Amino acid sequence: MKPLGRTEPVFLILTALIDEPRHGYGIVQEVRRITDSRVDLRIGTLYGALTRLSEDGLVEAHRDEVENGRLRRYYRLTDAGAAVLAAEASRMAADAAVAISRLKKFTMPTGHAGLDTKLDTNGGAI
Amino acid sequence: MKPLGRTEPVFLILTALIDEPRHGYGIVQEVRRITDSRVDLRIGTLYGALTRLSEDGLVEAHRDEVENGRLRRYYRLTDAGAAVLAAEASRMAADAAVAISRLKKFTMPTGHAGLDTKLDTNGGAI
DNA sequence: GCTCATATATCGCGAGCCGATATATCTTCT
DNA sequence: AGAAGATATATCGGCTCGCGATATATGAGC
Repeated sequence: MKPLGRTEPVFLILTALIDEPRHGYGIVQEVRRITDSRVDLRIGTLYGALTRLSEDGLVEAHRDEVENGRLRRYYRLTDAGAAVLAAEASRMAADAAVAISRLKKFTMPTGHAGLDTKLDTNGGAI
Repeated sequence: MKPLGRTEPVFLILTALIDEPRHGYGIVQEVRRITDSRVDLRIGTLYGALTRLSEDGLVEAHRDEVENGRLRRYYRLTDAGAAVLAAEASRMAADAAVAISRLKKFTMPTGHAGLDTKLDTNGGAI
């Protein structure tokens, strides 16, 4: 199983495809939604990533639709893609947990007031 | 505040420096320890990252020691570095939480047994 | 008619990870 | 004594990848 590039855009593209197949622009919108408008996926990033993910078998072209003259190419997450994403999510959660735990332990007591507002472990879970 | 490259190596370097100043090789060892030997930081990655992080003011050269003819250059995390790391950790935790939540909701029920073993939210928190 | 949202796709620059390489000391095993 | 491995620093070049720029086309709203 190829380890995946470890970058946020790719991670969020796979995450957006968990529940159902989506077309390119639909992925952009879903990523914006699940990140609470924090991440605006760049169009150049998206299609480059989709090409690579398809080659690696993590996503696959599902179907093409033509709606009012506009082409819609749907992509779906493969089982391999879901497995890689799960491993990646686990890794990220572990890394974040270590950093947050250490920050609380060593940085907070010495007077970095206000920093704790950023330590929101739960995030915008959907 | 510069957003930071969003890559795991840089994130772990900053994390390793939270508790106390460390020299290059000490960072490699600490990263190996806090990731439970999962991440073996590459030497080329390390020094390139330290140069960039110094230029951005997220870490700074603390002191140079000579121990048995071997030079040790210590780096420490700056307040700016701690702030950036906290923001980054928060972002990662949020992303991971969304992915894990969605994977549980949509992927697990349809028969991807065994996948849940990877969904360890707590990770190796230290 | 103009602008904005929707929808796809490609090219090139810059940033960054990492393998390879170079150099030097100390300890451990044969 | 010699080899190997851990400790310790640093640089260079290739490859990957994010993203800004660019191109193209339809429908809605002003």
